[in-house]
This record gives sequence, structure tokens and C-alpha cells, in this order.
Amino acid sequence: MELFWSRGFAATSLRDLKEGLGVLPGSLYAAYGDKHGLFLRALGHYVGAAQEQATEIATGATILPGIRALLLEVLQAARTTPGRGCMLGNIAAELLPGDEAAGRLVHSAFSSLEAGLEQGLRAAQRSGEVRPGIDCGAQARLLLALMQGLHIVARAEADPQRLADAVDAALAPLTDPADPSSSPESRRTR
Amino acid sequence: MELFWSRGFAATSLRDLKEGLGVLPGSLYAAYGDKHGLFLRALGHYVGAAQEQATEIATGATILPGIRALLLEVLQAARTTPGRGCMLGNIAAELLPGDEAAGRLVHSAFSSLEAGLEQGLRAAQRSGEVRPGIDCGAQARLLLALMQGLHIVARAEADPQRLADAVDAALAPLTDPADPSSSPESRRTR
DNA sequence: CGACTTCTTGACAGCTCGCTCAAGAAGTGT
DNA sequence: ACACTTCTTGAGCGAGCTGTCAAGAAGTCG
Repeated sequence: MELFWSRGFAATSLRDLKEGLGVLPGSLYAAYGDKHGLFLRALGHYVGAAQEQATEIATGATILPGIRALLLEVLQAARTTPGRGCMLGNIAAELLPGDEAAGRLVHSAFSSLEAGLEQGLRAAQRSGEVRPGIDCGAQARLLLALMQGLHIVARAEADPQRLADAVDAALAPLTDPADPSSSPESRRTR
Repeated sequence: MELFWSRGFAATSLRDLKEGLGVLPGSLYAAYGDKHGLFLRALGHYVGAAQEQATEIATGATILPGIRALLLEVLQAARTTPGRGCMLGNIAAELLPGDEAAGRLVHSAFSSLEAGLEQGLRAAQRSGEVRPGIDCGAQARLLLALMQGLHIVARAEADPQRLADAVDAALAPLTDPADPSSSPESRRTR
């Protein structure tokens, strides 16, 4: 997964897999059919992790700080592990919509993340954390697209943290109807 | 440019370039040094077009409808020309931050788009189209990241138009000061 | 222990890649 | 028309790719 994540599908050779995991071509063929089969398994593993994260967002104690932390982690990851981004976005850019099997996996992960965000926002709306009148479904799709976009834009930014205020600009309207300069205070980390 | 745009750098072979443009390997080498040199020229062309678009956004007659049209065009393009996305995002995902020359080009395009958005929002703010108190710089970065994210997410979406409400969710806070039911009284929460 | 089955290995085939370069085509000046 | 220069061409080189498969290693059981 790590190899396909950071290099992409085509750029990860059987030699890389052999040196990285000790999987020899013969064993790989016997177990997964071909390189693409192993790739789908690795992508499936990533999708599973993403779905776990989605339920964490939906059921967290504090929703908005959780979402904020999630988005800021994207910027942090761009600094600590540059060139890796999000495997879903990377694969989407490289293979979709041509690769149907990979497309189904990526789509299910995006759907789970969107659903987790929407569910969390709805709960936060009931508890008063998010003001009424917000379309939680549309906001969830906005936040999902923002997350993917941050992964992309951060790759071209020397200091990805410069994008942190964009995260707050996206979250501010959820709580404060008038003043976007009030920033949610959070200290939650994974 | 079209070839590198829709296939990426590595997946575009010299044979593709020969069949697509009639550029034979020898001529290519003499004119651009290598495949990467030609690629940078193609990317530079795309960057120039993006910068033109940035000034159009900044100097347009109606700013917010212009930005909205720009974002909805992303979803439209995902339907009409699937698998192409935005060359800037594609190249960022494939080559950055490893390829410094490409990184400089993508960064300058992102900067121009961000500056165009910010400039446009500032003008709209002065004309009252955008309400005061908005951080136009942060909003510009948010919209840029959203645009790139839409290109990615739309690749995995059977009907990209489903993301249109996310665009409106991003733009609504720029004009609407508050929930229609609550009074826009100056409530300085601070 | 020996016969049989299953697993593991890495050299190899067949292909495509980016790039080179000698040879022919085209252009230029007198 | 001729000598000279510049441009254009595509076959071919070495390297790397995915996928194959015979041969050896390891495991299993009477």
C-alpha cells in the first residue's frame, strides 16, 4: 500500500515490490493474478482505513474540531511526508475513470467520507454546534472536495501551512452566521 | 499539451507524440533536449492559459457569477471530457514535489489563480457584491483548493453535477450575512 | 526413509521505453 | 549547376517493464 500510495500504480514496478516487500513475481502472480490485482488489494486496505476514519468523524465527541483537525492533518502530512498526498486522490487522478475496479473502490471511500461528514454535521446541528439552516449534505461534499484539493495544492506550496486559513474560512460559516474571523479553538490531535 | 494533459507525463510516450503531432524523436531532441523539455513547454502553455483566466476572473463584470461559472465548468468538463481533469492538479499529483521545474510552473499558475480570485473578491467587496468582514485571501485559497478537489472527486462520481450544491455551499457565505431567520444584528462574538 | 505434492525462486521471453546518430532530403549562395 | 550547409528521418541501442515457467526447496504422509 505504501508503495502504490507514494509512487502510483504504473510507476511502482515489480522490482520495487520485490525490494520493498520481498514479493517475487511468481508468488505475486500466484496470489493475485497480476500487478493490478495486488494493487486493488492495497487500495482496498486504504479504503478500509478511510472508512474507519469516516465513522470516527461521524461519532466523535466534538465534530467541528475533529473535522478541522482532519483538514489540518492534510497540510501537516504534506510537510512530513511530501509527495504522498491521499491515495484516493492520487489514484483518481492517475486511473479514473478508466479503471472500473479501482473506480468502485475510490467511489466507496469518497461516499463513506462524505456520509461520515454529513452524519457528523447533522449531529452537531442537533447539539447546536452547527447553526440551523446549513445544508449538511452540500457541506459534506464541499469539505470532501476541499480535503482532496488541499492534498493537490499543498504539493506545489513550499509552506503548506499557508493554506490553514482556507480551512478556517470553510468552517467558519458553519458556526458563526456573521463573523468569519472567529476561529474555532481546538487542540485535538489523532 | 492535450496529450500530456489527458495522459500525464510518464504515460505519454514518444510514440504517442509522434502519432499525435508528427514529432519524430530526432526533431524533438533537437528542439527541446528531451521529452521532459517538451513537456515543460506544454505545461507552460497551459499555465499561460490559466493566468489569462485568472485575470478574467479578477476583472470580470460580475465576480461571483464568474467564479460560480468557473467551478461549475469543472463539473461540466468532467462529464464532457472525462479523465482529463486539470493539468495543474494532474501534474501536481504525478510529479510534485519531485520535479522542480514543473513545480515552479504549477506554483506560478496556482499563485495567479489565487491572486485573481482574491483580487476579484476584493473588488466585489468594495462594490458590495461580497459582504465586508470576509478574508478575501483565505477565501481565494479555499476556492482554489475546492476547484482542484472538484476535479479529483468528480473523476469518481458517475454524475459530477451532484457536486454542484457544494459549489453553492462554498459561495453562499460570501453574500448571505446570516441565516434568513436570524437577524443580522451586529453580534460581535469575541 | 522415500515417494509424492505443494510452495518458492529468479532467470528469461517479449515488449516498450527514451534517446542516438548516420544517412538521405531539402535548402542556400554563387 | 554545383558545392556546401542545415534539416529531417526512422532504424536501432541499452535499459526497464510485466508476466512466465522449469527447476529446486520444503512440506506431507504412509
